Formats: sequence, structure tokens, C-alpha cells
Amino acid sequence: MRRSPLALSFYARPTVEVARRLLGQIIVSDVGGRRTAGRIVETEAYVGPHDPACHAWGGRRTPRTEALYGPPGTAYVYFTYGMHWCLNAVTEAAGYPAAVLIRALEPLDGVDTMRRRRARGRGGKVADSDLCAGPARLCEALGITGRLNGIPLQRGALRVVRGDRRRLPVAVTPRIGITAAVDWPLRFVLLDSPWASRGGRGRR
DNA sequence: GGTAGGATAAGCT
DNA sequence: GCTTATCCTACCA
Repeated sequence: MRRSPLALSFYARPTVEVARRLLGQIIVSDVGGRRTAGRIVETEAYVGPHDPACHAWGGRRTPRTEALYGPPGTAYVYFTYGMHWCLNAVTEAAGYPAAVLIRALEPLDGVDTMRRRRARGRGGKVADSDLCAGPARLCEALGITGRLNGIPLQRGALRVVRGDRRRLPVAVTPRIGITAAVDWPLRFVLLDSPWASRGGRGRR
């Protein structure tokens, strides 16, 4: 089945709105010649230079954050904790640094590939419910690394395509793992989704 | 069921 | 030097 990619205009809106409307949409990765795909079940908004948890807080513009200033629909992939990659979709107008962090997916396609990637370098096996339940986990499962930083999400090896968004029960909570602006309700998660990250399955 | 601590490196002060 | 938009293992209940 062929699904249409989300257009640039989808991302050129208030970041909170994009974060909410990304729930239910589908990420498709063809990295390494393998097709993997998953449905977005958890997101967080990082709303710009006035957001103390945003990497572009205070207008920081460095080689690391450069992709955040790109056009809407750009992939912002950053490295953290010395070993993890995380994927964001850049939002709002070009030049305005804001993005939505993709925090969890429901695996749809290429589950065997996901299992292999997630188990690599780790003798044990990974429960299917943990394949994409976390921002770094889903990047590992989909083969996403810094090589994809700055690419457009409308075409190419990594893209976001339209999913079924009818009747989605959404919970709104503070963001996870940050120490700044802890009261801002900028995390969106499908209510009771078994695919959400830890700290994420909760109701509110 | 839960949580504490370690891994590991870029970017900042 | 210190912090970090994390994950995993070990350990305790």
C-alpha cells in the first residue's frame, strides 16, 4: 500500500500542534536497504529559543543545532549520553529552531530487522514491546544515526507518511527526562498504548 | 513489581 | 570539570 508523505506545510505550524498531529502517522525507514516502519504513539514538543529544555534555548546556534534552524520537515538527529541517537522533526518557519521529538513507535514493518538491530552487541533478546519504546530505541530499531541529520522527511531514506488518525485518545503530560520547564504539558501519547516508553504508558 | 548506578562522549562553563 | 531530550543490568521486594 502506498501512503502519501506529510508535506512541508504539515510541519510549518505551531510545534505543539505538530506534536499532537504526528500521533498515528507512520515513519518509514529504508536505511541499509531494509524496510522498517512504525506508527508514532508518543511525541514531545521543543518549542523554540524561549524553551529552556530546547537545544536552541537562548538562540544557541552551533554545528550540533544547525538542523533545528532548517526548513520545516527537516530531520534533526542528535547524539546524547555518549551512545544514543534521537530523532526530531523540525517545525515552524525556516530559521525558527523548534522540533518534535519522536519518543515511541508501534512496530509495523520489518520487525525482524528491528529485533536484529536492537539485539546487536547485546547477547540477549529484546521484547517486542521494547523494540521502539523510547527515543533512542526507535532510532536503533530503524537504523537512524547522525548520517540522517538535516535530511528532509518528505522523501528519501527516512520519511513520515500519513496514517489513520481517526478516534485517537491522547494523553498530555510533562516531558520526560528533562529538568527545565517540568510543568509544561508538552508530551503527547496515545492513551494506554502498550508501545509507549516507560513513564509513558500512564494515563496522565 | 521497583529503582540505583554505570556506560560513554559531545557540548557547555 | 559537569551536564545531558537514555538505556541496560543488577539487585531488592
